Amino acid sequence: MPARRPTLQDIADIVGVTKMTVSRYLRAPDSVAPATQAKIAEALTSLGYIKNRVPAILSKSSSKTIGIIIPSLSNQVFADLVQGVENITAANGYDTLIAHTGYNPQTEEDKIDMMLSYQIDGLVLTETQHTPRTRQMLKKAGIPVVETMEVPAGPLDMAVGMNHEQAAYEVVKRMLDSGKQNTVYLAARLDSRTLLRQQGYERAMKEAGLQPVTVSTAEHSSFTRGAQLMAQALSLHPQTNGVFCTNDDIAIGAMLHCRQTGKQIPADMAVVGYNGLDIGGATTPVLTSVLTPREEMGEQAARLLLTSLQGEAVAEKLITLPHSLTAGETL
Amino acid sequence: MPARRPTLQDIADIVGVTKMTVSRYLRAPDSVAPATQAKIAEALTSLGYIKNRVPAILSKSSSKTIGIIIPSLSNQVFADLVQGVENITAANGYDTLIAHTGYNPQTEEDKIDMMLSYQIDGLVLTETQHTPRTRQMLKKAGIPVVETMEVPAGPLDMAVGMNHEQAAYEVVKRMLDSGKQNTVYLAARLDSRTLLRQQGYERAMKEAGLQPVTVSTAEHSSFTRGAQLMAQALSLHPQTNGVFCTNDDIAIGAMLHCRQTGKQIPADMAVVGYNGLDIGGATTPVLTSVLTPREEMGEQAARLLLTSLQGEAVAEKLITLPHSLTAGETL
DNA sequence: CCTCCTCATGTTACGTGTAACATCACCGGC
DNA sequence: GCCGGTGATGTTACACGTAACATGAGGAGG
Repeated sequence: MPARRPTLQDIADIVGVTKMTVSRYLRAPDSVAPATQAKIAEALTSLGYIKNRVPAILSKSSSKTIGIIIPSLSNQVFADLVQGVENITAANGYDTLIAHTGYNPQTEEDKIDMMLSYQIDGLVLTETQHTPRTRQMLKKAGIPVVETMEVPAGPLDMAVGMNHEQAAYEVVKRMLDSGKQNTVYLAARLDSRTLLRQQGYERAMKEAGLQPVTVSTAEHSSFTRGAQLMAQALSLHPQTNGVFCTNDDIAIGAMLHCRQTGKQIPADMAVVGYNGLDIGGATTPVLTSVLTPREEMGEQAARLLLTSLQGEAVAEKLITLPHSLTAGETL
Repeated sequence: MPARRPTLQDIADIVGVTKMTVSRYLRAPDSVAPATQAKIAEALTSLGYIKNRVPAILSKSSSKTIGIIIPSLSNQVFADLVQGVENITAANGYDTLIAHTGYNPQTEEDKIDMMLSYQIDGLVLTETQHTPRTRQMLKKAGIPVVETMEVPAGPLDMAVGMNHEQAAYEVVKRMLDSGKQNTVYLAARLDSRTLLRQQGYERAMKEAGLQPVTVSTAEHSSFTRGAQLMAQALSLHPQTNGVFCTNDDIAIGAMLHCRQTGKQIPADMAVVGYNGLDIGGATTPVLTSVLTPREEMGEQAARLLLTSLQGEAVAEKLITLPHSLTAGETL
């Protein structure tokens, strides 16, 4: 293992200036004399200086870094959200740190604790359920926080989301209007969004005087699980002629099961997904799905953070973005 | 926005001790007198103290944190790797920071720069192609680094991977042995692993005296893309009776295309994927795929890092893990 | 009752980049 | 030739938790 990594003092010693001059060069090269610039540049590369933001974080207690907490690393939905956030933060000189929780509020607390101990300047969350200590920490930390995906009843600070209950209500209503009176809701791993969709589904069903039926599993959603849920729905309610699925993975699993059992989509069975991922566009027929504006939510969330970090007041702390339906063929 | 967040000194002032005593309490409660413990505990909760590791990082230049750089946030392959790493690091009191590069070496450099500026103690990489400055920085940083997924010819430090060329060779050989002489390789976005698989494919083909044919796209892989590649392969080489796909997304897209065009799998067309993701288990017939030990690679990588961080010499710096084939029905 | 040990706590110094202020050389203008 | 100004660089202090060493009180043992 080589000697410790070079510091500004090491560079300064070689050049024959103080580390302050080197620091100035790094932040604004033209603020030092041209001859000095050249010598510093050479010393920096010859020693292979690596910048160290820890001292600056310590003394300014700011890090030009935004934390992003997502539940899952392998879900396209959250990847899109991160992309949206980074579109904005990167353009404004902010770095991002990402952590994932596995949908566990306790893990969320731990990850937030870690990020706060790194003195992040702002935080983007993707869940609205938090432990009491999470709430207390974020209050004390005094940094701007944006909750995304949905707009919580009791927001921590700011929020950018969409109305999942209403979106579900609207699409289920459309299913009922097209004659799919025996529509079942297929749900997986219950997070708060799954429940909101269920509420929307139930509102539409009850409004039409129908009995809501939810078939769910506590497991992670996947194609396999979707196929199982579809089979389960059919065995419990053979008259089922439509399924509203809590996400596209489940929907595609359901479609696969229908194909295996010879059911025509959408004639025998309407299938509607949620999120409008790329996957749905590759199926035959093309999956109809509720399109969620994930990247835009990330961008809006980042804008709120940056506005807040610039010391400006944020006019609208709670933003609800519109949803729409993909041009699919399964409804 | 409230006053700045509390420091140890604030707690100490309330309790009437020095911040050193509070620091001791936080690191080992029993090292302070019971009466003091109680008072400190109360002051900590009443002020809502949030721990701050920045000063410790500065003075010890160690952060008990491991960085993980992955190309994509939405690929199950890398999520599994991260899971493996965290299985081991979490159990040993290390935190992890995650960044993604979008398969861009320049972004990788930037993210590594950021992580080094946070004084991470170790780094897990998932690519083997790096910019010159990345190589120089990591050399100067003096921290242990593990490259994963494949074992590079010129490793930065340590590596845990598998032999993609050999895995591809073996499975293509098996395809040829089962009579699929007109097997085509379907590739997407060319990363180094895609190329290694191509080399294995070509070795098997040439060894059998056959002409290798690769159909590829520079785009991101997806189901849609897989279907397109399959169509393209068939239009260029109508006699194609097998496709070796660079990943499972492409393979499933290929299967969807075959189903649409009425080709029987595997009778008319053998389809073999790569990675052995859950998706493949939900298709009918079940996709045959090369199973890559991703979580185990992550665990092994983390173990190498920890061993190295404990100052012990690492016996085997380069580890190649075995691969296998899923029990599929498409070959 | 003195010595020595233990336990609890205090004191000092440290790491590294940067804001704020200080210094100093040099130049133009009058 | 003096003054004010400008541009380059230096000096000082600071952020905050913790290692290392110091102190001091109290107790046990002889």
